[in-house]
Amino acid sequence: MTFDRPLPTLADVADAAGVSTATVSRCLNFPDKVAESTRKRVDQAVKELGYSPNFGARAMAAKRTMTIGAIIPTMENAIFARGLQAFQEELRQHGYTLLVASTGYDPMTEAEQIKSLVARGAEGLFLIGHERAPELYDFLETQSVPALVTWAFDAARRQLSVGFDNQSAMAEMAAEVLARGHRRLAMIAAATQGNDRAAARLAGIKQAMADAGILPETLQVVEAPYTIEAGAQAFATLMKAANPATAVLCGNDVLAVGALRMAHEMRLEVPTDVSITGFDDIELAQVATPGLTTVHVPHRDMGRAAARTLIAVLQGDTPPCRQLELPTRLVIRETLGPAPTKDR
Amino acid sequence: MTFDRPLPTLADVADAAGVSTATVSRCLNFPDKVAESTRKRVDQAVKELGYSPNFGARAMAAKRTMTIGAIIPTMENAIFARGLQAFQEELRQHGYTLLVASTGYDPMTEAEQIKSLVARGAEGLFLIGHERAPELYDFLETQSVPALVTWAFDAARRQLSVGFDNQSAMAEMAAEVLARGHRRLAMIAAATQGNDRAAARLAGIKQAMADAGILPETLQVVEAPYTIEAGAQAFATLMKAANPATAVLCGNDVLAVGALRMAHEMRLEVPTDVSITGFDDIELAQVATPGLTTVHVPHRDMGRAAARTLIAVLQGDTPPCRQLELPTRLVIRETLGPAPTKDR
DNA sequence: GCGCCCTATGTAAGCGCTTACACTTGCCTC
DNA sequence: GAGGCAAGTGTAAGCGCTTACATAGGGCGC
Repeated sequence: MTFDRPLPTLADVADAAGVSTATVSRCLNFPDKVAESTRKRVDQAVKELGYSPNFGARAMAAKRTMTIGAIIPTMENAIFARGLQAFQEELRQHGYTLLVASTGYDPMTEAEQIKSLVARGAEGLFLIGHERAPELYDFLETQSVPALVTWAFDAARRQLSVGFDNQSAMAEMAAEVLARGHRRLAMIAAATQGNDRAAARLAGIKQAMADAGILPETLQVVEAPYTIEAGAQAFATLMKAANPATAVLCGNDVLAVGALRMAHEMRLEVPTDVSITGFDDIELAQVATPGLTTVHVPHRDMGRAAARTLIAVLQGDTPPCRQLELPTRLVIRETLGPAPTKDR
Repeated sequence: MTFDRPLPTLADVADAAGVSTATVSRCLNFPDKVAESTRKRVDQAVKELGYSPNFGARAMAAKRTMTIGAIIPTMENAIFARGLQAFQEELRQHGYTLLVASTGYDPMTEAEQIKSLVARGAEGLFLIGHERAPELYDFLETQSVPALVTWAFDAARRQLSVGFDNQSAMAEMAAEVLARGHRRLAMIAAATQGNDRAAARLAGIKQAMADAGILPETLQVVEAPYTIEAGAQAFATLMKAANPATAVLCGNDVLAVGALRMAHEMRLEVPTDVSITGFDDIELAQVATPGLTTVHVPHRDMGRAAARTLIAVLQGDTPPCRQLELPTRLVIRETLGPAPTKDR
């Protein structure tokens, strides 16, 4: 097809413009350090040759890539999208570029992606949750690549972090559910293995139950991947139990929407027959019918703050703080109601 | 914090292992070309130093990056996620890495991202839709980076492409709507400016109307960004018209779900009072209540086929075909019904 | 026992860029 | 008119890697 003629290089441009490579380089990076007339000739040559600088070479020579990497579990749903978008916008304003990779919730893949992004010159990393092999943190340390953990908060960790407390957020929701008279609770959780957010949310419910004097062991838990379909199946399973729960708390909105759909299919009225809650407050939650009661997470704020913190660290400034905890808040919509009277 | 001691390089590893850099390089790239004993020593040194090869340097020396770039309008909704996921999985199996960038539907940003990905060594590009400045195609040609266009199909273009015919898909949907007696149609479209898919879908409706002997000019069109909220607002606007449409065809499922929500808020029964249709058949469509009638797009197949085609081109094989058109199909769920009798 | 070939390794030349440093002008100051 | 300075440009040394080519042993056939 197209011939593999070599791409134009800085040197080609320099020749064409009749200047040295240094001058061309300066034209590209510090235009005001070059005389107007020279700059014009160079720009002209660049255009004619269709020159585009080679990023790898540039990074190698300048030892800067202006690149940040983000590694998220999945792009298939909107959970991480909003926060990431905000993160990216903020980075961009500071001249940084974002590289995104996804792991499919698989720790091995995550490890690979981390190495890959670092090798690609990511100067900092945006990660979801704390839980990962210590070797990975060591690796990042030896490479001196700062990593910032989001979507979680744990003052006990020394990691740079901008997030929220999954456990207390979920505990708050559970308390609200309990306050409405529910006594038999169930949870549809993401796989808690290797996912500290999911584990923390589960712990939050148990904590609230204990605080209310209910045996945490009575919580029925089903683990499901983060898809609508899986949420639906999990809900069906829960409802088939001998003594089904009157309130089903879901690990996130995607699962909750699946549960909601299945309730509809099973001709269960929500919240009359059963209450359902979510977590995240993504757009989906507002759109569901009936409107989904959920935990609002300030995704945009989180993304923006994460970017600012990371940039501050990279520039050697002391960041405003190494660990920032953002507040979540309950959003009570229609899927949460009082426990059915017969169950009170 | 961490000291900025320089990262270990190939040479450091070579010193530590008491071999030459060439040997270390071979160890990393062609392990079987190296004696077992040497390999062990090198692996050891690699581990001890926490060495990780510099991607830029490697790319520059080897002139291969094994990287493909994808540029999509947005990550904020699931529209592109599924196809992209499939694309990535397929790439991965062939040893390629995917770099993703998003444009926010802005042509300028897209141009930047294209250049940025090429500069980063993308050997091929995955693009959405045909419409973009010819200079960009020229640029890619001079850089000899093959670009593959998806989410659209137009045999008249010479671009490498794996997609579907937006116009006839939407025409088919419109015909289905018309067959149910609807005569006053409306469309909620994405901004058609710079978005050939949106424009083609609009054209499809008009074509179907013309074919049915209805003046295409009677189609009421509102353009809206691709968000649920915007879809809701657009729907409200349409319903406030003097003689509102009995069927509202939406440019995609996200808009349709917004319309559906607004219908609910306005106490309009769907499909009794008004029919609503979407496009894409993302998970959201199945979950909406009532179930959304939409056009199913084979996203996964598209992503996978796109990857295979692009890889074939990169390897110099003739691809199975330069242009592959995938079939779409109508999915009739509950939001499409007969026109209200008084309107027949 | 000589020559040949094969395998394992080393040597060194780039890949395309940035940047410290050196150099040349032209202008200003005294 | 000499000295100093600033602005614009060139020279050349890397950055960390791959790889063509050179080299050194060892095993084998005859």
